[in-house]
Amino acid sequence: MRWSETLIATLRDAPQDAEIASHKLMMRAGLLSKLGGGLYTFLPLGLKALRKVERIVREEMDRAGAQEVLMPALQPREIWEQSGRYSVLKDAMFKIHDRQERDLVLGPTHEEVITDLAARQISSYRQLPRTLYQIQAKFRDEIRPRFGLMRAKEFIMKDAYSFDTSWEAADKSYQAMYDAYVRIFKRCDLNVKVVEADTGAMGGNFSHEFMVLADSGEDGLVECESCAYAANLERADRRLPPQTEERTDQLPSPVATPNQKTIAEVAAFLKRPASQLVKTLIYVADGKPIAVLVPGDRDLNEHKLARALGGVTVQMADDRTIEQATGAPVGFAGPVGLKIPVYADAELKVPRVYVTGGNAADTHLLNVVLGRDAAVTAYHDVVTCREGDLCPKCGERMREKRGIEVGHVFKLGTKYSKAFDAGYLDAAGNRQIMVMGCYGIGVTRTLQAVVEQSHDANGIIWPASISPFQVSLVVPNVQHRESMVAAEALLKELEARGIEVLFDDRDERPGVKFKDADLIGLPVRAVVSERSLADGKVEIKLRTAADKMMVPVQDACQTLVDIVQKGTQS
RNA sequence: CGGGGUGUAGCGCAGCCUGGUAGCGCGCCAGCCUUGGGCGCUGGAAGUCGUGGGUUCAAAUCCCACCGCCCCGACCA
Repeated sequence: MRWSETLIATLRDAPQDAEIASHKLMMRAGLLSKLGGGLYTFLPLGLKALRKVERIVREEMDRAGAQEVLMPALQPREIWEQSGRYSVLKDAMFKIHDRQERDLVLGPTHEEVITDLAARQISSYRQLPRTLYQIQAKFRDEIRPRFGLMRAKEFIMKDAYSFDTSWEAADKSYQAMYDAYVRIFKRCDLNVKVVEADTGAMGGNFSHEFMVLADSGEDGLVECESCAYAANLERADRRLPPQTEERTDQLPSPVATPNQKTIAEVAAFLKRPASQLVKTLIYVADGKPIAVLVPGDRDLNEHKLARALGGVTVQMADDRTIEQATGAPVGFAGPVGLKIPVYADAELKVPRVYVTGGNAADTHLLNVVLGRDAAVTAYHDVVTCREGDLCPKCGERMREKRGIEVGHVFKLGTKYSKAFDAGYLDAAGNRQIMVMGCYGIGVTRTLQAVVEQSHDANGIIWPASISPFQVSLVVPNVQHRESMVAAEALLKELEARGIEVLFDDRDERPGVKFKDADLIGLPVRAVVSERSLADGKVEIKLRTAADKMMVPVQDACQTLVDIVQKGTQS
C-alpha cells in the first residue's frame, strides 16, 4: 500500500491528554483518533493491528474447540434482573430505553445472554460440552476512563463461555481455555504473568488473571521470589512472620490525642511506630455494623474481608453509623467496649500491647491487649499484601509488581445456569444443571499492552505477528527516478508473495520518513535510494537492530520474505 | 461523586493578572531550493478564543452559570 494514498497522519507532539507511553505512541503514530473520553476511532493503521490481534484470538479459540457466535450489544433489562446482577452492575451500565419505554442496557458483558442462549439451545448431555465465544464491543460506564484503550467506555472484548455436565468436565474446559490464553499472549509476543484473582462482580469460585507486567498497569500483584505463587493484590494471601508475644499488667489507659485522627497523626503525636497501633474500621456487612481491626501500618483489603465473612457485601460505614457504633466522632474508634462484632487481622492474634482508639473524642487507649481487653469474634487474613510479605505457599519473600489485566478466566459454576434454568437431561433421563466457565480477553487493551511493552524512545516496535504491515519500504528521495522504479518493482514483487508492504512514496525529506518509519514501528525496513542503488543494493534493517544490511536488488524480495516468515513463526 | 487543573487554528502553546477587534512553533497549501535522520527561503489558507448570560463605549481577558477534557481521590477514621 502506498502511503501517499492512505489516511496515516503522524504527529510530532503527543496530545496533552495522553499520559502513558503506549497511549502517546498510538496517538502519534496515527493509530487512533479520540472522539471523547474513553471513545476512540481506530484509524486504518490501528485497525490493521487490531485485526491481527483478533485473528490470533480467533485462531486459538477455534483450535481449542470453541465456536464463534455474535450476540446483541443491546440487551433487555429483564435478563439482568433474572441473574440478580442488575443491582450489582447498574451503575456500571449504560441504560437506555426504546420508544415503548422498554428498559435496555448496552451490554457490559454477556453471561446473561449466553446462558439464556444455552438454556434454549442445549437440552441433552449429548450436546455437551460446548464452548462458545464472541468478539465484539462492550460498554461500561467507567468511573474514570483513562490511558486511551486501557480503560475505555466502549472496547472490544473476546468472551468465551463453556458449558459442561459436571465440575470435573468444567475443569477440562477451563484448562483448555487457560492453555489457549497462554498461546494467544505468546503469539502477541507479550510477557504475561498468570496470577490468582478475585472473582468480583462475576461471581464464581476460582479465577486466574493474565497480567502484562508494566509500571503503568492499574492492577497490583505479588509474586513469590521462590515458588510459582502469584496473585492479584485483591486476592493475595500471606504467611505470617514469626511473632513474639508481649504482655503487660497495665490496664488500658486513656491518653489525650486532641484532633489526632489518622494513624499517621496519632503515631507522630505519641511518637510510636504505626505498627504499634491498631486501626479500627467500622464497616457495614449485609446491613449490620461490624468493626475490623488491622495493624496500624497495614491496609484493609475489602475483597478479602468480604470473602472471609462468607461472601457478604461490605462497605465502609458512614459517619453517623460510626458515631452510633463507637459513641465517638469519626477518628477515635477502638475495640474496647464495642457492642458490635469485632473481626481482626490474623497478625493481631498473637498477644501484643497496642494503642487503639478510645471510643471518645480526642482519646486513644494505651496498653490494649486484644482478647484480654476486647473480645474478638474471629481472626482472618484481611490486609492487602505488599512487598516483602511471605508467600502463603512456601514462606519465602514476595515481590510487589504492577500489571495490565489482559485476560481473565473464571470457573463460574452454576450461578448463571441456575438463574436461567440452563439444564440438560443426562443419560439416565434426569434433569441436571450445566456447569459454566467464562473467559475474557480485552482485545483492544491487549493491543495497547503490546505497545506499552514494546517500544523505545523513537516509537513503537511491533511484533511481526501484530504489526499492521510487515515491511516498511522507503524511498528517501522520490525525485530520484531510478529509486522509484526499483522500489515500485520490489513492491510489486513483495505483494505478489503475499507480503503486506507500506510503501512510503511521499515527497518528504529523508529525515521525516525515517522518523516516521521508526515511530510507526514496522518490524523490517527496506530502503531503496540513489546511494544503495549505486552498488546495485537495497538496504534492509530490522526495527530492533542498529545495523543495516545491504542486499543485491535481485535478492531483496527473497531476503525480506525470509525475514517476515521467520518473524511470524516465532 | 469530592478535590485540583484546563479549554485560544489539525497538534503543542503564548496572550488573560493590568479589557481596546488574536499570536508563536509544528502541521497544511503554493513556489523556489534541498535530498540519508523531523532542511532553508518566500507567499498563503485556516480560529463562533468551550457554551450561555452579565458588567462595560468596548470582553479571549472581569463576573455568574453550564458543558467538555485531564489529574488525584472516592476504604484506611
